[in-house]
Amino acid sequence: MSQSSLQEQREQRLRNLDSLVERGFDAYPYESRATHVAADLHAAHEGAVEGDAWPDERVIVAGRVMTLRGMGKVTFATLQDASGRIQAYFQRDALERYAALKKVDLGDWLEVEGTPFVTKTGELTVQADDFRPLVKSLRPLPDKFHGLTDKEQRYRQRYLDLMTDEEVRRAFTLRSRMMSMVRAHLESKGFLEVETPVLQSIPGGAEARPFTTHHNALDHEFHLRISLELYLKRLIVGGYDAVFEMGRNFRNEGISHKHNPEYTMLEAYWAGRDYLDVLTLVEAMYAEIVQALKGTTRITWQGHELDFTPPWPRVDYLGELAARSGMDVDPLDEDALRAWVKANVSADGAEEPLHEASLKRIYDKLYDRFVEPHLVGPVFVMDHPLAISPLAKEHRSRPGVVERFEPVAVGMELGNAFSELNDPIEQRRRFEAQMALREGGDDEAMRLDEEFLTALEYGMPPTAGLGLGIDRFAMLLADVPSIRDVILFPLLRPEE
RNA sequence: GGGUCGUUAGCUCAGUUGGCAGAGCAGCUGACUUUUAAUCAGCGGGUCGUAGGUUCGAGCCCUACACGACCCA
Repeated sequence: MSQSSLQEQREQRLRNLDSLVERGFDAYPYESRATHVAADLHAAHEGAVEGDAWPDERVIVAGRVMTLRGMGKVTFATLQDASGRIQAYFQRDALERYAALKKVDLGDWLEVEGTPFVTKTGELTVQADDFRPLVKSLRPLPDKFHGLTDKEQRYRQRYLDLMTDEEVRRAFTLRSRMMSMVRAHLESKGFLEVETPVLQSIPGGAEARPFTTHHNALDHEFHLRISLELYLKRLIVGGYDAVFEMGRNFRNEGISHKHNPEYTMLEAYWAGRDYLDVLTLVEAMYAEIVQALKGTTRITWQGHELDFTPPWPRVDYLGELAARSGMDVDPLDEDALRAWVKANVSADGAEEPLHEASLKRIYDKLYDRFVEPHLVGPVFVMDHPLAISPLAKEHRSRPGVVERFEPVAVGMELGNAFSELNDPIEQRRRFEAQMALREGGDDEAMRLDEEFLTALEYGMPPTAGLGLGIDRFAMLLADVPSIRDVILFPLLRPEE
């Protein structure tokens, strides 16, 4: 009988399962008795050479069968567990149920009991004296050499991607370790991890369009949060002096190599400190984590050399904007700025008359065009215009700008931090200005949050705040070009 | 939103000027007592993304749509 289509291969595997059960194997056992994972076994026999054997050392290993080489009276299998791969060797003359190996398929999990030895090609191998299946795989694995290349399938069926591509597993492991280290770093400085609402009536703390949902029992429309900021500041009002949250934000916007509609943000608020204290913290935390995970603070991302050794260079937002755009007017002089934009930007084929847009939009557009994409960094962009910083405190000595910085690398905003605005009267004015923008058609402008203003009126001590993009940090560490490579299940349109 | 490219067997990919749908892996049968993407011999496996159109004839040409990738906004 011949087999080949997916359905036929599946039927063949079901027959093999039946056959294993007939031979006395449990179809779905309840536990594995493995004594070693692959990596530990390799570590325990480091330096072993061809011909070495440990006939008195009994081990049990378990893993997914990735390759199977039957040679008649002997069979080799490669087992893959979470730690790596280990080879198993089966001899007909040493195994009562050798023939059952015929019913083992690629993708099955196998538990193998035996003794370690080193083959004549130098590979540490477990010589089996017993084995049993832990679970049968009913579907064929992706190509054992090429794996999956179709990115869509890799995202939709990430488990197959993880199963067949060690680099993918490595990237997500790196991400997880980084998140642990971020927590450890902040906790060591006295920060308390907290959780705040995802479902919010007024989504605040950022300029973005939210997702909307509905709560039936309350018959009320809620939004998924676009930032963590306003609730964490309420906790500083409540008396905590250092809090952080690492959590999911949801922004109803397009998808790109650096944007996924749901992504993970770290936000931290530190009472009694200002933005320069936070800047030092960011430098130190980045350097510590990069050093710990990469063994150096100088890493390569997609061919770019990035040196995270503190201190990082700092550039002034307006100074950099003027220098890189060739602007010869004071960018804080609105009339002069608009005239310059009209003469130098709106004219050269732009799709809209930028000089007529809101001041906020003008700065954002100019920054996105002349500055951010050209910064390799890491670098701190310092002291943004007040017009684009509705939650930040005005600079103590420079009118028109705020005490704020953004860490930037390879054209990507890695985070955002400022000395937090804690004057409730001024905060109300800023919100009102944002509401005016909303009424002018800017649906990303912030909404006035009366409850947040009430909290501020009770008094928030001087506080510095930080937001750090966790996904982008992971991209840098894993040296991957797309945010989708550090999000296990990136948002995709459902299949028909 | 715009542009370019892609979608063929379970997986990785070919497919010429429009003329019988191909290979490797995986699968099945057999050989093989230290293999390494094992090897060797043989066998089978297709809604060519979907729907239309042109044509004697479409995987290939045309249109629309779906999904994805990359670039741009």
